[in-house]
Amino acid sequence: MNIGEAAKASGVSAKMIRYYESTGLIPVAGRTGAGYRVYSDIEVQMLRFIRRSRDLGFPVEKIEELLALWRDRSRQSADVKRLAQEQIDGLERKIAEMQAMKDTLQHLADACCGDHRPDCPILADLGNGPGTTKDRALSRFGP
Amino acid sequence: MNIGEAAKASGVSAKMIRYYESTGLIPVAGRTGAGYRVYSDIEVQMLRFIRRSRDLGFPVEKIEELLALWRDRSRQSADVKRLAQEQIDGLERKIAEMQAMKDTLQHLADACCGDHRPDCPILADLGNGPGTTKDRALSRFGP
DNA sequence: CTTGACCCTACCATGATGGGAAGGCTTATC
DNA sequence: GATAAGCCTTCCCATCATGGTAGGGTCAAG
Repeated sequence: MNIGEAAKASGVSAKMIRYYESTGLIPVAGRTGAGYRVYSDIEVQMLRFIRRSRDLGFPVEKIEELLALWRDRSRQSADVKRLAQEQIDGLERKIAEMQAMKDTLQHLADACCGDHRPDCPILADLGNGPGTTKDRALSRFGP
Repeated sequence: MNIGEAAKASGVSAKMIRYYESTGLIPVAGRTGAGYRVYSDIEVQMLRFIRRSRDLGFPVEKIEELLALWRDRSRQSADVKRLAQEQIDGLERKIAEMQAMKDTLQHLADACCGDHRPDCPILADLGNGPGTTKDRALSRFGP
C-alpha cells in the first residue's frame, strides 16, 4: 500500500501521515526501491487509531501515550482509563466554559429588542465597566 | 496612562494591546516624546470592550464588527443581536461536538474495569475498524 | 548617579492542519 | 512510447490569539 491508499484506508491525509512520521508519532515507513513509502495493514490500523483518537479530541501528545499502551501487551487498563478520564474532564471543563459564555450571551440577546433603534443592552454590557460580564450575568439570577 | 496602566485597567495585556494596534483593531495610540504609548479613558474603555467580547468567545474578526457598531450612533440593534445570535449558534455547535466526544468517551471508560489487567475496551474501540467511533457510540443507544 | 521597573521593537513559538509551489521520479493506462 | 496521475522532497505560508525572548532606551525612587 502506498501513502495515498493508506490515507484513504485510514482517513488520515497523506500530508498528515508524513507529518506524523516526521514528528515520531508513527515509525518511519518502509520504502520501495523507487522511494515510495509502503504501508501494511498494521500501520493502517495505527493510523486509524490516531484518527479516532483525534476525533475524540485527544491532543497528539496524549495519543502518543495511548499508542504506547496499545502496543504494550502488559499494560494496565487503569492507565488507559485514567487517560480517558482526563480527556473527559478536560472536555467537561471546556463545555462548561462555553456554556457559561452562551448563557450570558443568550440573556443579553433576549434583552435586545433587535430592531432599527440603536439602543442595545448587548453593546451596553460590553462597553460598561468595571466587573466581569460573568459577574453581571450571574447577578441577574443571584440572591 | 502608559501601556502598563492601560493593561491593568482594561485586563488586556500590554503585548496584546500592541498586537491589536498592529492589526488595526484599535487606532494607533499617541506617543510621548520618548516614544511611550499614551492611553486615555476612552481607549481603555475600548480595550475593556474587546476584553469582554473575547471572554464571550467572539473572534477578533467579529469584535471588529462589534466595535464598529459600538461607535456607530445610528446603528440598528438588530445588527448587534444578529452577531450575538451567530456567536450563540457557533458556541452551541461546538458544545454539541464536544458533548458527543465526551459521551462516547464516557461510555468507553465505563466499560473499562480500570485495573491491572491489560484488556481494555477503550483501546479495543480505538484500534478496531472500520466505522467511526461516533457510529459505534450511537449504535449503543440506537433503535 | 545608580538601580530596578517599565517601555520600545523585532522575531520566534505554539497545535494541528491545510494549501501551495518547484522540480523530479514512477507507475499505470492507452 | 506517450500521457496522466500519483508519488517524492523541501520549503513557505496561513490559521488564531497569545506568550516569550533579546537587546536596548526611559523614568522614578533612593
